[in-house]
Amino acid sequence: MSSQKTSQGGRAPSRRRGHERVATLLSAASTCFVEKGFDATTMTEIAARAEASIGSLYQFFPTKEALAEALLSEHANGLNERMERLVAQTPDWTTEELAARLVRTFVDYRKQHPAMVALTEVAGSLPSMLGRTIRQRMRDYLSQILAIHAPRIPAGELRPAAMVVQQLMKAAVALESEQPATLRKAAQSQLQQALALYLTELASRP
Amino acid sequence: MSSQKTSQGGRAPSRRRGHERVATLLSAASTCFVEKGFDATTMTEIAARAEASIGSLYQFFPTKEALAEALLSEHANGLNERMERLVAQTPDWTTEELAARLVRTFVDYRKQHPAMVALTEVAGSLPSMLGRTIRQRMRDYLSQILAIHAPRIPAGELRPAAMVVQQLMKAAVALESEQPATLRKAAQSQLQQALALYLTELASRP
DNA sequence: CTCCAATGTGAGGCTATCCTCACATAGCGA
DNA sequence: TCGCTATGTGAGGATAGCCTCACATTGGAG
Repeated sequence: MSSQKTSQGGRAPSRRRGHERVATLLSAASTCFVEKGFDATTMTEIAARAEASIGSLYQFFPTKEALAEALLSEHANGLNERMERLVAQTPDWTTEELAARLVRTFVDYRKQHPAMVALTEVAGSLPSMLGRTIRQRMRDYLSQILAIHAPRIPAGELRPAAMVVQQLMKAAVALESEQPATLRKAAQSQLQQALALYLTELASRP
Repeated sequence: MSSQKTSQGGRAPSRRRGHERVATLLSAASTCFVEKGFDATTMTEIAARAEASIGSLYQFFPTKEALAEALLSEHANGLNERMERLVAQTPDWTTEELAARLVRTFVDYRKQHPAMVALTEVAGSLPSMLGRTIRQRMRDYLSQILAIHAPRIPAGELRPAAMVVQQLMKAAVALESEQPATLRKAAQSQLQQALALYLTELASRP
């Protein structure tokens, strides 16, 4: 969990100690957001979990929103990286493989960064446009993938199709929190199949 | 917007005036939840919008959660009604018609009851089990529909399939807030097609 | 008309949370 | 070693929101 720029607002850390603290704070915030949701977690709680004082927290993150944005931008970078790899490999894959890779990419990423779900929900009401930017970029990547895998699709239908695939990915992630595991696996497998069917249909358009 | 039982907690209205007030309060709450989300709207705000005093509000709804539950159970009843009609008519429809009806039912319902989206998000953290119950019932209805429309599907795959269809409906509803309208319509049309493809595949299983 | 339960009212108590500030400590560079 | 900036600290001011309470008003039943 690297720290990078805390960007606007909070004083950015310059010494080694500061970077460590920022990382610890972000990690603590992430855990809290997962456990109780963004609105329900308090700054005091985050500081306590990071074993820092409330003042120290405010030194780097002047508001709770700043924390959310920092975490969100980290996650966005991570996901974008994976999407670029996905785009690069798309030409080598069959439709079934592509569907499997898409689902796995999103589901795995959510497993490794559970806070992203909670944060994505809040992204809309965030002061910055980070939420829009992230969704937009994701749609761009999916459009690229579709353009590669289904070259015959008309340009006008590319974005709607990308939006649908995006929603299907969101659905796959949502299924991740179902119990019991057997049912969840079965449902995710079905969803992947539905995606594959849709992709196949897209690839064979007049 | 009928009032029914305010169930536990708040004293139930008995006179005509009381019922009217409860209805007004619920309507006001609904509007506020849509505009600012559940967490962000305050009891004072709701009372003000209903042109009632804060004390009057608390007389019928002792907590904000009670309001959410009352609204949620109203919406659940409404949706259940539509689902029963859907189940009854399923035998008469082709796969394409079924897909169209499913999508339309959910999208229309959300248009007429915009608060349900905001409330569904909170349902999970509600003290009662209303959230679970609603999702569960919805899955039951979808299972029934699938069992009717695709009788050859093995019993074990019925619930996973219902979960997938449920997620696709959620996706259709989510697309409803996309802009511009042209793009939204196109995406929803694509999603409907994806659903139809999936249903077709379900109906023709070994 | 009278009575009383239902309903209406809003000031204010209470708590929780955000965030500031004045001061303490640490540790890098000279 | 010394000085200076980055970092650390937590009490407390300020605000906001939930909810109570003691009292006022209303309107149906007898």
